Amino acid sequence: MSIADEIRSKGRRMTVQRRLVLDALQRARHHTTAEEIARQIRARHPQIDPSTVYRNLEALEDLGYATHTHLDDRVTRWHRADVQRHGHLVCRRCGSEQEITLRTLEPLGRRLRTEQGFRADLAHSAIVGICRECAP
Amino acid sequence: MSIADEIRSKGRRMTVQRRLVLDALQRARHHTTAEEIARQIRARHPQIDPSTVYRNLEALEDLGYATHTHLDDRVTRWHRADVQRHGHLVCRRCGSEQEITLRTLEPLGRRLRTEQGFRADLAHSAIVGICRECAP
DNA sequence: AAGGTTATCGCAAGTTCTCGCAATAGTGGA
DNA sequence: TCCACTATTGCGAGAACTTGCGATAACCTT
Repeated sequence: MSIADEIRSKGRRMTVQRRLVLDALQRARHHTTAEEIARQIRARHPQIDPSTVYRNLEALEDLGYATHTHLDDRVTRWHRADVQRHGHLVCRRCGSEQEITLRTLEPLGRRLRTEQGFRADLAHSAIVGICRECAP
Repeated sequence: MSIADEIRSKGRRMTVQRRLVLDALQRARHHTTAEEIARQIRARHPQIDPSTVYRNLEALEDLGYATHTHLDDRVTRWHRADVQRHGHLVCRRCGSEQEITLRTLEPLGRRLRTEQGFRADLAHSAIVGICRECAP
């Protein structure tokens, strides 16, 4: 079953706009912003409104094809849902972003689960701090 | 030395506006938003511009009297820097927020430090997931 | 293939910050 | 106490989304 069919089977529709947002997400290697995606799409299709891009990212998250993360700033970062899940370390000083395996985070996940009954989505969260290069 | 003196000794100034923002931060028990603080202050002092509140929160963070956290949404949450430091668990489903001791997070902090050279600020980061009540 | 539903779109207006700038007002020193 | 210096303010404009709404166009059924 194609993605389009999957989407239709959930009562949603596959529009040109949604396809373009999905393609842009596939092309983007790492995290990207809604604004960047809108910029790319509007370069070829200026009639597509930025708000449509924002709404499609939400719809695609709802459908399970995209997820978002908040790095240290207010900007929402998007990426495909099917990429290898990983954690994020964000340096407060230089803004660099580093990925870590979920294995590193697992012990904490287990602990939060048993002690608090909280099912942490550690791939979705970003950990802020100071990276090796910026450490005094 | 009063806070005002501390601020002055760092070459900054204690203005009416800054005092009001500081007071609002002290009054707020938990995390609050810049907008909420601006609303409170402007109820009594409508001539104080919201942008001044935003800038003062940043200045107070710079001075060490405030810190901010990003819970799951785009909104920046502020609180006093001198409250007991703690981690945050945010439920994606119901939006509830739960505090956890830093001790729970310490092992991860140590691991990131030794394995990646990354000094995590775990009190500043929020962990997203599903809380006990919302878990299926 | 045609038609009715209704998800989705484009647009315009609204919200929430952010930034540049000229005017103002805390401060330390005379 | 008065002054010069400059941090800070209010304002207006702009960025980055968000939302309401009428029009459009996917989809399903026939």
